[in-house]
Amino acid sequence: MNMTNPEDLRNDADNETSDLSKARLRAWLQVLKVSRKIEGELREKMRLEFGSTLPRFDVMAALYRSRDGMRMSELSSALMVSNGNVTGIVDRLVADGMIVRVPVENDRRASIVRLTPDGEKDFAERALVHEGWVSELFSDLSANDADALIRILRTISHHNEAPHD
Amino acid sequence: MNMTNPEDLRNDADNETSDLSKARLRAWLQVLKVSRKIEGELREKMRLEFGSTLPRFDVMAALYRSRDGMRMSELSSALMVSNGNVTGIVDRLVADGMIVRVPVENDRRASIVRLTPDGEKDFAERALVHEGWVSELFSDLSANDADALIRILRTISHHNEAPHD
DNA sequence: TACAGATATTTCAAACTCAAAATATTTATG
DNA sequence: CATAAATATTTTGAGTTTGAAATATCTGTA
Repeated sequence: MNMTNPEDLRNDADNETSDLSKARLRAWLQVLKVSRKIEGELREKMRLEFGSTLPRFDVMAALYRSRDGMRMSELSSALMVSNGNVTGIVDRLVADGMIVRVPVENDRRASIVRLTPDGEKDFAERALVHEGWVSELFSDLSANDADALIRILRTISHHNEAPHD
Repeated sequence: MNMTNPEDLRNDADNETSDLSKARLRAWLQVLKVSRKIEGELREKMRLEFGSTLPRFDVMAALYRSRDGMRMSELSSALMVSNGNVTGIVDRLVADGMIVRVPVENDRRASIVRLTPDGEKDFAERALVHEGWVSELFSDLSANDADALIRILRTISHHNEAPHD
């Protein structure tokens, strides 16, 4: 545990917790609240406007950024979900013709997943609409606050960092 | 859509999106990333240390704050999840002896859910440990940044506000 | 080459989640 | 009072999610 803050250094053999600890807990609960609220709004819009879901969109977004495709394990670590989870979502996207599985040369355990032309076209359109939704949901967020928010959240996500950001 | 920011007022008959819009999208993706990461960490700790889950903890936390109990509909709106979802979690917590359903006087449609003495005891212990986990995961977050984070996130969650915060 | 361990993915069971439909009950209106 | 509308909750079906086990394949070492 990082003990750089004076609040954390006092004697606490009892169960009392510090003000700082409580402030951090409040901050986490607020992150959770915003995250759930925005996710809920986006999920509903995806369903009504696109007849699709958030997990499908997330997978396609990752593949759109990596035009050469990604392995299943790359996908699951990029999205921070389990391997088994990605399998199911990919299965359904393949059935929908949005993506394809391509065997990997020299490694028959792995396969690479990539967008089909249809998938690319669909995603490109939807990504613009999606960005508009987010911008509207965040319309009270100024450029300065957006930067501050990103900076603060990065300090958190860099703590106990997995390989890279 | 809130059109108070100059960036949003320019002509954009084409699909180009503003820098501010992109900054907000980045901010949202960072919120999502931190939220997933912290949730994953907490879920694992809950499982290993408590043999329990995050949704169960959330329900018990809500009930701990409302000692007189809550209706199912109050629970689902407090946790921002669907009614049907709460039913399943409550069923399992009842089976575990952590909570009970109490009929509501004069309204046989509704029932009130409240912690049992065992549930209260269990939650009280776990809440302290949980706060410690969060504080450690957020240990790079200063008091100032915690306050800034809460303030910024509140401006977002107040946008298109449901009844209260 | 044989084979132990590592790696990539899928399968599996249980839990979570949603939205819509179904059920039960209460309230309001004629 | 009758009953339509509203409310509270559960049920249902599909999809998502996890963690563990199973499967298939690859790699390094003897």
